[in-house]
Amino acid sequence: MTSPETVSKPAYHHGNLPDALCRAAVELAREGKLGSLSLRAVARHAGVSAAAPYRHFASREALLATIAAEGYRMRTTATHAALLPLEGQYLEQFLEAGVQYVVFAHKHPGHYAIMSAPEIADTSGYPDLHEASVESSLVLMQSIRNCQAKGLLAEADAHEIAAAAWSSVHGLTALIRSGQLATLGFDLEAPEAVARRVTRILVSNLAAPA
Amino acid sequence: MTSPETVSKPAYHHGNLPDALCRAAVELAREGKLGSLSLRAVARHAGVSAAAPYRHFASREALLATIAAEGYRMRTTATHAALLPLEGQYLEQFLEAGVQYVVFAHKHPGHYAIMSAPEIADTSGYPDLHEASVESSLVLMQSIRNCQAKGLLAEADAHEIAAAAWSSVHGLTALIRSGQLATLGFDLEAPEAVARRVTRILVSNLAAPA
DNA sequence: ATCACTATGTAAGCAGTGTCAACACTGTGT
DNA sequence: ACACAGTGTTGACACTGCTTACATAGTGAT
Repeated sequence: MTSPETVSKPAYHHGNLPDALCRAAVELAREGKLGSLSLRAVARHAGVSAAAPYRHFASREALLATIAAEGYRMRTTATHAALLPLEGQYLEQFLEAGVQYVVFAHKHPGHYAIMSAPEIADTSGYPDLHEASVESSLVLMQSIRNCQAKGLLAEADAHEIAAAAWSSVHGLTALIRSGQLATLGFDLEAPEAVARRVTRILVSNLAAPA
Repeated sequence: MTSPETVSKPAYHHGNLPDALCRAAVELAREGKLGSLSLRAVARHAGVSAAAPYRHFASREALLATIAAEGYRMRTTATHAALLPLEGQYLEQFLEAGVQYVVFAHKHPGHYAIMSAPEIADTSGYPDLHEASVESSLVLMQSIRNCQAKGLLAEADAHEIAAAAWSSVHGLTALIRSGQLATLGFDLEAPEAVARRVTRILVSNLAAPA
């Protein structure tokens, strides 16, 4: 997946086992089997022997870290792409960044599940993951600064606004994915619409009083 | 813990093994060992044999469900208590309900971890847990309705406001607990102050334009 | 004191996982 | 041709967990 969507160049026996393992792990995670996602299970799912993954990943955690980093980069790319056509409309960009946070989890549930795994929360020890994670959060910060520079957002501490916005979309994503938001009557099959409605409430009210 | 904090009435050999198992599990969860929290590990930690828990809990999931339900009830109680001295100050109550959501996770990290476990998200099959979870969310809904009745909150769909508020505090809690919010420069050892600052941003801006 | 019952221990079997060493195959460079 | 590094397989071992059957000990009622 680092290369194009199509199968990467075949190599040696199997043909890019690392990628195949990543895809297998993502699929298992998508099926909600994160708990039983062992290196053995991944190997089985990829059709190779139990010991094969060890040539490429030191542990299950290392595999997950690789996939999580990939997920962060995918989200960063997707968000940038979604913000591009809104050039100059800073408030709309801010809102869209939030929506994309939620949309990503819906489009890539496997990656989202792995990125949310508690073992992965501590990015120390995985510089690649750490960098991808930090870079991913920069989009939001930049968007907030743009809005403030144009007087489109309240002049509160940018970090507090970022925390509020980040918390909102992060929580919204979690509540949608866990199904808990269904108790409020939302259609979880259309998360983008839900995200748009909810973030609009937050953004419109975060807006400066004109 | 369903009974007072002190040890419940001793019974038979051990002296209320179910409670002892719950406390052991909470402690393990608090230490971040949710992943390796097996019934065996809990039994070991409680000082009983590996098979002993089966008399009281059908599975690890059943044990976690019991503890999660307990956690929801604890949070409901704590929130009600925190809102009591604010009788009549509906907007302050709304804010405080959010703060308490975050505070609970800090005061009871073991329960919070178990309540956040993905296996527990689906409450079907555990009516007790389901009821405790639903009841816990009613505090927020009631608070919103109170505010709207007094014109203290925007007249948007109450469910959307609830979703926004719930998402915010849920996400804020997750980001604090996972340490991710530290990248924004917040002191995660003082989560109540963080919660107060962040929720104030959200609440004050959700307020009707007067 | 006895008896039914509940709570717990002990032991054993089965399954899944991580890890390692020995081995075999494949492509590459000389 | 040939050595070699990279890749994957196989088989074995230790460990941990789940589950069940059976044994044992404490409890309360009669």
